[in-house]
Amino acid sequence: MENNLSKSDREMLKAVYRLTKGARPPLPAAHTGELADALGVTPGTATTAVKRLAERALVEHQPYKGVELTADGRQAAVGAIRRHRIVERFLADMLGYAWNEADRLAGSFEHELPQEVEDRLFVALDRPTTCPHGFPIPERDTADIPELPPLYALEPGDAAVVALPGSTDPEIVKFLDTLGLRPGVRVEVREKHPFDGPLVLTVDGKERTVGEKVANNIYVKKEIDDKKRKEQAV
Amino acid sequence: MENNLSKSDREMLKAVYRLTKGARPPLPAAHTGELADALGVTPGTATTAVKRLAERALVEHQPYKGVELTADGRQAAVGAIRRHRIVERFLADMLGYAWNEADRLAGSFEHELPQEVEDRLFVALDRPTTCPHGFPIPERDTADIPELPPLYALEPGDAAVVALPGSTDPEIVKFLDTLGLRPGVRVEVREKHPFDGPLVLTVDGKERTVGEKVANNIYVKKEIDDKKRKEQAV
DNA sequence: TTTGACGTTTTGAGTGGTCAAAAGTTAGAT
DNA sequence: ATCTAACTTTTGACCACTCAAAACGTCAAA
Repeated sequence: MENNLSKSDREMLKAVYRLTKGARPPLPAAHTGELADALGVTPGTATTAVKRLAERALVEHQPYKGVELTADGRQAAVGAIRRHRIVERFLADMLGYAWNEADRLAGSFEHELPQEVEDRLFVALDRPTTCPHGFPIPERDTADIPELPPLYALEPGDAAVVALPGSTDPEIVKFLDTLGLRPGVRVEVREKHPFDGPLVLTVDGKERTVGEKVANNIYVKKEIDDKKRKEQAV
Repeated sequence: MENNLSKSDREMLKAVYRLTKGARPPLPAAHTGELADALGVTPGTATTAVKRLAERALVEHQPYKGVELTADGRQAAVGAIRRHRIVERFLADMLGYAWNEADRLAGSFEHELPQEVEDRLFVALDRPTTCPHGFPIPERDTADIPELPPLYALEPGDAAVVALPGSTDPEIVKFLDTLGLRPGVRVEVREKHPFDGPLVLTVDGKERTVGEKVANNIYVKKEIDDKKRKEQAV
């Protein structure tokens, strides 16, 4: 119940969330080594942080095996992600930062922001639904974030809106930019070559091709196409 | 030269600044007990904090006598005050907080704000010259803040704009509000009774009387009147 | 089934902040 | 000139976080 989580605790919760929920090959639990890597700390530090959270019943820790979020932990993690994305939005919309700069700066002060101020900021920003990268801002006090599929999961005929992880390599960002693949841009899938072959897309009216590896690192908000919409209506 | 001041260090610098420069009866140095009171910590804590700053050459500490800012310390303190007032302005202008709420909330995250973000915020706020309380926001990288005289220092014929310290008692604020004495309001001094007697003012077209004690806790930005303007022009 | 290699946890130490209480200093009252 | 009250500083303890390195578990290859 106590909301007095430290900066380190919150970062740890976010990392556990990313590694357990967000990762591609669905893993059961995050290992302390991965968490240490993700947070840029030594393994020992990660272990003690995990123990702190386990005492608070925010994670479940099977020593030598891995770490999982409890229901409370997931809610706290999602709250931290919401906070982060709102602050990113503030940096982008009110201070004019580029979407790929916002991520870096948000981390430095999001943790000290009173909840009250987060709430007002959200309203002042006109209740945004996504961060500048295109990922959804979760509702308040929920424990889940709608997960976006990778672009490569789409099939010919599908249409979707692009999202890019904040961690994306600047070189890759530059490359994607030349293809017009920026957060918020709408794409349509034309063809998908077999055997992990490339994807052919329409981006802003122009035809583009992207490889499997890249397409698996671009996430998208899929549009519900007409057939499926009909099915849902039934 | 190092800018790595902790939250406690910055708060201490601000407190020393307020107690040495801002206080009414001009004191030579701040005592650790006053500093402890001002910051809500124990005397021992204040002493150790002062020692930390003395090692960094930001204050001069005469044990058992008092504390003074060095030139570097004054600059750091003024920088911290600038930061605080910009954040207050953000809370008031962008998030709609009342001027007397902004002070409380600013303290919680101003310390973690990257300088870069402070700078952008300042620009996004349209380079404000005062905080919501009416006190001036100092220029960047200066060591001094234009000090405002207390209302009681004015003489009949003077006109000025009101400023109220963030620490003002809510009861007093309420009382002042009924008199129309809010930050930013223009007042003209009509009469000043002798022997520390009350001051008669015009506030928003209406005549008001305030006692010496209250008038010494309202600060004002004095308007330069016509006679003096002429003198300055010569 | 023993042995490593690798990953994980524990230990010991350091930093920075805090408090309570003991020890020390100052300065005014007698 | 001494005593005493008030204040200041020091001491010792504790908390939260971190790292380096030692100790420990796990699992798969030989």
